[in-house]
Amino acid sequence: MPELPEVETTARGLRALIVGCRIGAVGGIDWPRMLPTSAPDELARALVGRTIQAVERRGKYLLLRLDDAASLAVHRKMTGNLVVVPSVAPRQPHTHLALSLEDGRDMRFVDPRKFGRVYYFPTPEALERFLAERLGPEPLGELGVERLAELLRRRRGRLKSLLLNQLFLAGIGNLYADEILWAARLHPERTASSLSLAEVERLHQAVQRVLLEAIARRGTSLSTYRDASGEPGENQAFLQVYGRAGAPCLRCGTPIARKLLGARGTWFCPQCQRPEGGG
DNA sequence: CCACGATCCTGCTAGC
DNA sequence: TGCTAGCAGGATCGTG
Repeated sequence: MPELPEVETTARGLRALIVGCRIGAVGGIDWPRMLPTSAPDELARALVGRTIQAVERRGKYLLLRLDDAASLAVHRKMTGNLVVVPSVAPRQPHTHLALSLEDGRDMRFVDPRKFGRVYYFPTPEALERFLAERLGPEPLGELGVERLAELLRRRRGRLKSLLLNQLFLAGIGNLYADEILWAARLHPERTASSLSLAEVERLHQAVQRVLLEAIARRGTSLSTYRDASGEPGENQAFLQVYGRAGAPCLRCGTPIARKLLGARGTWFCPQCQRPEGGG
């Protein structure tokens, strides 16, 4: 599942590969539902002849800025990948969009599960409005300990549910939420507003460290995630709790527990991550 | 404000 | 071996 580190890795890869390139043709659209803001032929008309000026990331959205101030926002959801390949390469299964660049390469959107979406926005304002309605602050951006403490203070929900809420922090998904909470030694069901200042500091540090280390390892490839060049990440070998039910906690040896929280698989150490009042 | 369940999809796996 | 049922989950929406 592409979360912030995977989207960031892809954005960096795409930046090196396609900034400055001009789109010569748009094809391969076999699933119009992935284009919530445009009809396939409208999208093709809007994109052909445009040059890609910048590649950015906001939360889990990958942003392509075009030379006419329009933009594309791509959300890969569970299984979507954006890859750059020679235009003559055979189209792999589940390819739903191909932007043919004039230099003989394609940027293709491949998504077996068909959850991913590609949004077209004609103006920067339309893009900004869309993002502002959905995303809170960047966890690796302006977020300081004081600001995090203030945000947590008014929330009475469970800590993990809050980390998954993109309006609270942008970019954290199920895998990194569990990794962050383990690193911070905080139980996923802790009431957000109950954290002490010391605990907020641990959480803040864990958010930064877990995400930055995952980016340094080019993301986590559990099954389908690949970067812009089609390469898997390295972080899956370094997961501390996610998917490790029954295996010993790497800090204290206690078997890792798994439970469902809001219909999401949740892994944690019942010893290191004590519930409410446990410290 | 918060919880819960349904929805969208298909590859994979467990179980028979 | 071959089939099938069920699981996985990000975002959104409706209900309590």
